[in-house]
Amino acid sequence: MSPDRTPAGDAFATFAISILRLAGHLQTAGDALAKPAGQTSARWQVLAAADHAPMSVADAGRALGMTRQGVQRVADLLERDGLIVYAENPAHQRAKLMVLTDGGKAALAAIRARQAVWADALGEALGEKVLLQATETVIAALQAIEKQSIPER
Amino acid sequence: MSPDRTPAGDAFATFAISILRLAGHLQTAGDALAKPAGQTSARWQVLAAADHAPMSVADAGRALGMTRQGVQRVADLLERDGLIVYAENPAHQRAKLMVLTDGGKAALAAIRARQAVWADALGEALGEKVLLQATETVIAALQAIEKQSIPER
DNA sequence: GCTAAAATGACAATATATTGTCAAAATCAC
DNA sequence: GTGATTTTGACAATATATTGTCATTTTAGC
Repeated sequence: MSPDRTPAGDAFATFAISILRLAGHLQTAGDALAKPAGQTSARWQVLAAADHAPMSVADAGRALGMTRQGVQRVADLLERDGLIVYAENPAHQRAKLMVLTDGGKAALAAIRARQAVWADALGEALGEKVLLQATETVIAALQAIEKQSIPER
Repeated sequence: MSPDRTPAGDAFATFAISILRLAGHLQTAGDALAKPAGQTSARWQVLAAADHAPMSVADAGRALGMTRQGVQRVADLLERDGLIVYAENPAHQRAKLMVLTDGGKAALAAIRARQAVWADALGEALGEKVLLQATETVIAALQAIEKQSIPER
């Protein structure tokens, strides 16, 4: 009946559950931060990726851990709303590059300004040191999971 | 241009991003763990909630941080597949209680057995102590975010 | 160069999630 | 107890995400 986990296994299980819960709240917070600029978390992510460096839809998908098709959908919305344009790619005829327009840059800057206030307050409340320590563990978990494969059965 | 965050704000921002990335992987892992039992993360969550104590759809929604309607959809699938039944609720005529069938219990046990192996391995790899410490920070962040409201503009 | 393989965007179908509305039932205020 | 408010499940509409297929283009192997 009970799953008879080791103490370390228990620790990982509660860690994982708390991560999933926090991620839900962070997603909600991200949407709230992006909303005044008429955006969402997903659109913010794509804007930020394209701002970091012009890239194709497929590139952004890989960088963000989203599917190619999901990014495509969001990018088409961003283009429709005039936040990005698809620019010719000298290195690839088919894969156009997403480039932020002035409007896109303004929207991203507005979101980032709000995010800074929010992150500063939470960083202050939680403390830089423990955040850095926790981030290390989270990243270690990321790497451990990536090299861990779950058997089909 | 740059968001001029404090060091603590930077620490929180990178913490948040790593949390979101890890959550994506955990979601994928959860689906993989549930798949051999013919389930998904969402269905597993609802099964586990109903197993912990018979509860209504709305109760489960609150407990899991899901919308009432989302749980309803999943619960109807679970009922259709014979993993739960809706039992009469003496305290509430309308809100039936979700109760696991033998098949539902078997499916949940199978998932939990696989989850235990997986969690034990990752717990061992990462270390119980750092996991407990990181969990503390994650929970602190949860509480801090819950009491933090993001202004509308 | 030429061929086989992989990547890319377009398109479609399906699955999942969110949001809103409604009537019935429960809870609360008094 | 009575009326107002809230909760609950049902239903629907929309939004978002996933999965699969296809033709075109690029990359890799030789």
